[in-house]
Amino acid sequence: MLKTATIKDVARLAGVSPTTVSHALGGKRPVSAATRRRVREAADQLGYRPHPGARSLRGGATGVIALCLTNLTGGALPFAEMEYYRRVVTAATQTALDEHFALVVVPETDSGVFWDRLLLDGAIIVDPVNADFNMRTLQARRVPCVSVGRHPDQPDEGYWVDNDPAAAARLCLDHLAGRGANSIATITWMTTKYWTQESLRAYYAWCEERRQAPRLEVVEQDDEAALRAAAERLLLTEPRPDAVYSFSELPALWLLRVAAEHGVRVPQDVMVVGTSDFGLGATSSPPMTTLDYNSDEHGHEAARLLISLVRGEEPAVPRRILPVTLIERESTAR
Amino acid sequence: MLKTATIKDVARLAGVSPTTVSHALGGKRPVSAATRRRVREAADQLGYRPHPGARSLRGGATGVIALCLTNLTGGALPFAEMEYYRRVVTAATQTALDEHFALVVVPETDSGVFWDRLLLDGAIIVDPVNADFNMRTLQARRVPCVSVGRHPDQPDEGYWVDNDPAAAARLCLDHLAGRGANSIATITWMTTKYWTQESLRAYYAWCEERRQAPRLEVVEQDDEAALRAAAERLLLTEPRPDAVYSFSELPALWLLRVAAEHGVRVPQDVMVVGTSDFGLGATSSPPMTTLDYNSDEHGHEAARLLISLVRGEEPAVPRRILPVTLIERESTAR
DNA sequence: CGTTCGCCCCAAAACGATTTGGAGACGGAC
DNA sequence: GTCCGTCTCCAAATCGTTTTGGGGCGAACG
Repeated sequence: MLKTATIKDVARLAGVSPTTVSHALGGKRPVSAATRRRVREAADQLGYRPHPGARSLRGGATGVIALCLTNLTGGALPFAEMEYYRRVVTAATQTALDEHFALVVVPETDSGVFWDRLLLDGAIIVDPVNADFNMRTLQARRVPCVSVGRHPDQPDEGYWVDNDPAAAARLCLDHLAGRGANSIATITWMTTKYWTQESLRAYYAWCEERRQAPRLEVVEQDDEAALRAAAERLLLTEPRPDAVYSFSELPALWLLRVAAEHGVRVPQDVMVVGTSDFGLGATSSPPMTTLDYNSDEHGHEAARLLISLVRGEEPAVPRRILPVTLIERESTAR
Repeated sequence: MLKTATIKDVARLAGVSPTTVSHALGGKRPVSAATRRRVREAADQLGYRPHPGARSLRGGATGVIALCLTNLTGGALPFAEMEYYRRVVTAATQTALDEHFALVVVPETDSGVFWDRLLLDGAIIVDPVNADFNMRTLQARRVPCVSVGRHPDQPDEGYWVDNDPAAAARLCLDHLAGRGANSIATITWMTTKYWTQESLRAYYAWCEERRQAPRLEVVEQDDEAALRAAAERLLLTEPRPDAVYSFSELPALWLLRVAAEHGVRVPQDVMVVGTSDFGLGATSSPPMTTLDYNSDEHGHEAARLLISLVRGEEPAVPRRILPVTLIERESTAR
């Protein structure tokens, strides 16, 4: 690290005191126009930047928030979900910038070194399922925390932004039933995520209400072969369901592919609804009706919520459920 | 931000001076075992963490490096390349941690706010093509910089880690020629990346040497339709090449799919070599010979190089070319 | 002419750590 | 008894900023 210009250097060059430099640049107290101009010029000339450490030392806040992406480096990340994270990050970054905060992404989890070294005003935890360590560490340090997705073990605590899986399931199932479906199956890969668990619960409850026999097809692994096999089991075993609701998008895309290969007509023989991390439903053939998570909104809202916490406001809505929307396309256009 | 315990609080509780606390915890000067124990206990009890800002103010270094991922939030990112970035990030993070550095990912580019607020010892710029602004800003601030991939405009300056596209192209082309290929085509989407440009140059040079007619198929867009169309043009238009070298992986996977659909046999009728961002070659059908970038190594080496710069060492190899390896599979097993 | 009021600006005190030059106590050698 | 080393520990300076309480000075007011 080479020596960089300090406020004193600027003060000397502009012929004023450091105090005046601070006020001229920060604007907390009035400074005459002429002086301000001299200070600005001196600062520009020297390439002066206030040292963030010194600033935070005195002032407290740093204007930096972290977004903790546990799954970025965990090998276990289903590739299919990457796009979801990318959208959340993009949206949160944008909102943070609009509010004059800088957002950094923290990839690793099991090492406290990040929280020891970083000067943070707050943190967003994406998918707290796997991030217990970070949640606990940050809370112990009194760093304001917001999560995207609630923690399955304490769904009614803390600050978070999430969808309502049960409402989402009902939206899809009612849509299919409204189009004449009588035997609706589901397909998913099993996870410990709140979303999957609750979707499943809602599906079973819905089936019970409607006195339909539930049928669940499970994708064992995150690879093409397993996806294809599950789709084939579902479409080629009698009795075939007349509609499928997939908890995630990729299995639904494979349903379409396998259906096309075997002459099963969509939507005539079977209707398909997928949930959309990707936004690939629009370009599939046939175009697929999808449930849009509004993952952008998750990023935006999480950032807004966190920033209000950082500013010391007690947010009116600590736990926020965002709506999902059904985008109707050909795969259910009966 | 709530009030957090400072070194003075620890000193008071342990009944020693702040100096002794610093030495007991930092170990720069000897402290008696009994005192050290008392200090440690007091620190634990209060949950004391040295304030990073204060520390950097006096000491200089912060132990934090940034990895700048311009493309993370840019909508223009071909989805196919995400896995490449994920690997680089994962590897760099790991190496940084091994060297007791914390690595954060900086998503956005056009806002200097990041470099004003973050306390950094150095930065890794991934794909400097689109990140001119960051490179310039960081260099102006004398922050050590290393890039993954050289800058196309100044390939012989600065510190970087990269592949040698020409050597990679020759490796693939010679491999195909050695298996009996006489007319080798290439397929790619056009980018301004050094990799694409140089691969193309090397391909034409190789064709000239061997007195073969070059054939280049361009994928216009990053969507399924364009990929399929390009593959169909290449495989179904006479004369059909007897081998294809794809500069990236996705077009090669589509070649395999389209070939299967139209009864073109791989490798008998046409051999295929892809370059691997994904690692999907192993599970394609047939399994595909791929050129492995060793993107993990890029992350590791970039982090190592940067850390040695941060430590003030003048690295022996400022610009490092990493080897690529050819993973031979069925698609060229003639 | 003396007083009060604004306007600019500055000195000094934080903020929380690290580092440097000693101070004090103690033991051993002469 | 004096001198010297060694072992512990501490006081004070320092890093670069922000913030607070005034100080100086000219103008307006009585």
